[in-house]
Amino acid sequence: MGIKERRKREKEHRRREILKAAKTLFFEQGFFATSMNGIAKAAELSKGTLYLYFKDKEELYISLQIEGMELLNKAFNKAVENKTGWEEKLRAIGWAYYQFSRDHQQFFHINFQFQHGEITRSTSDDLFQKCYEAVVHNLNFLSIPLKNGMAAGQIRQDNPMAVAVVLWGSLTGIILLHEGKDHRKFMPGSLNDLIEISINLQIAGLKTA
Amino acid sequence: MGIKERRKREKEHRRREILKAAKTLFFEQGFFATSMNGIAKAAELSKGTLYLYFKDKEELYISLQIEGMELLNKAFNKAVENKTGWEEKLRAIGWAYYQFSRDHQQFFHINFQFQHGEITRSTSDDLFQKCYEAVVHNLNFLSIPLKNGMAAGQIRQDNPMAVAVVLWGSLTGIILLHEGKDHRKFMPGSLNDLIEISINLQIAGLKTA
DNA sequence: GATATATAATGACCACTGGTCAGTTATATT
DNA sequence: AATATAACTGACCAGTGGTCATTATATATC
Repeated sequence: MGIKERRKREKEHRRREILKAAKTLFFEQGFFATSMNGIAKAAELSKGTLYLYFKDKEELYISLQIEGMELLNKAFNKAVENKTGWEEKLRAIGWAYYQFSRDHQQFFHINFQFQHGEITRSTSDDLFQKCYEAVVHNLNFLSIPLKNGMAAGQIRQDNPMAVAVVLWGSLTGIILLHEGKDHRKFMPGSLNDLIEISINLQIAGLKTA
Repeated sequence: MGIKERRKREKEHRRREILKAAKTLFFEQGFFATSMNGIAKAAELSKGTLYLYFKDKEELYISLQIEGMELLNKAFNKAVENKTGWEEKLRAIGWAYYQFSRDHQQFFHINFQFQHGEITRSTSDDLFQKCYEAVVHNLNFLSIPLKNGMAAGQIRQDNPMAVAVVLWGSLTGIILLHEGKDHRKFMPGSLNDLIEISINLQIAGLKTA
């Protein structure tokens, strides 16, 4: 049945178009300042139609999370190319995460809001699962050099995933706190310096703690 | 003029009553789920009156920040009592911060939202300034043992405030990410373990990095 | 081609939001 | 008692996310 397939394709196409319009607005204005009316207008559809393709505003927003995590995954992979040894790899991943937060601030933000559960109150279980796995995939990637370091007896820790979460959370927190409103920025110094201090501290700590 | 003074007292009293009602609702439901109508009803006042005492919803919310930071400051002071040496003090402060985030989750959250600038778009400059100073006060407290460690040549870093911000941001990030919605919590293991790993890593790092 | 069926899209409508302001009420001064 | 000042009210506004009976469009059957 070619017709059914074509219809399915068309439906998928519409879905992507809505998501594209939503992405533009969400990225320009953030989650709360973006309205469903606005998205409908941008997608040249009526508001009701949006709800035929997405359960609600949150689901529309969180659907972008997967794209973001795929981007980050690519960045991670690229970062460890030509890098040897767990320490070099770890440093590269840390800086790649920082770079990701600058180049794709909105995706970085969506991920935080997802992980933090701010915007996940109504998300359906299967979308949640997909997004969850996308994050865990990146955490796993981060835990590989940690495992290597432990296997080599150079890292005195026994739970690579927990350590990965600690590193990830630490950088995330520093970046977030440094994001304060532009003209009265909260934290002193450049974010670059803070990230450098943090990475140095934590890697030095891994070797001796 | 006793009358003017009495009026001033009464006005201050009303202000505090409104803030009390707002605090109850904000703590129960969070910032977004709390409505000005609800606060007005809880304070047994009309909605319009709220706006005679507070510029808007954000200002009402952020006004709670100062109380939170004072609480944290007390907790910090208590934590370092009977503690000697920069390392012991640093550890105590770290755990006190963690404990604060558990005992006063809502205050912890307000502080994050303030520092992050989510809820500060319209806050007046002088309220912002007060809240800002309240945070900096705690960051300064955190930087004291760091200075001591540096003066003693045991910490190989030269910017105590930057390091304080790194430690503060790291714990904040880990705590936030672990807060995900209850029934499908995001991160593995207990938060306690993660905090322990983080504190150990960073203190070990301070000694060698 | 005409008719019936299934699918897709609409936009008026709902209860609600944060915020405003002309008008009312209470208090203080003369 | 009359005036002036300060405090408070709630109907009102433009906007929100979300719903659903209705309408339009494309497909299947005769």
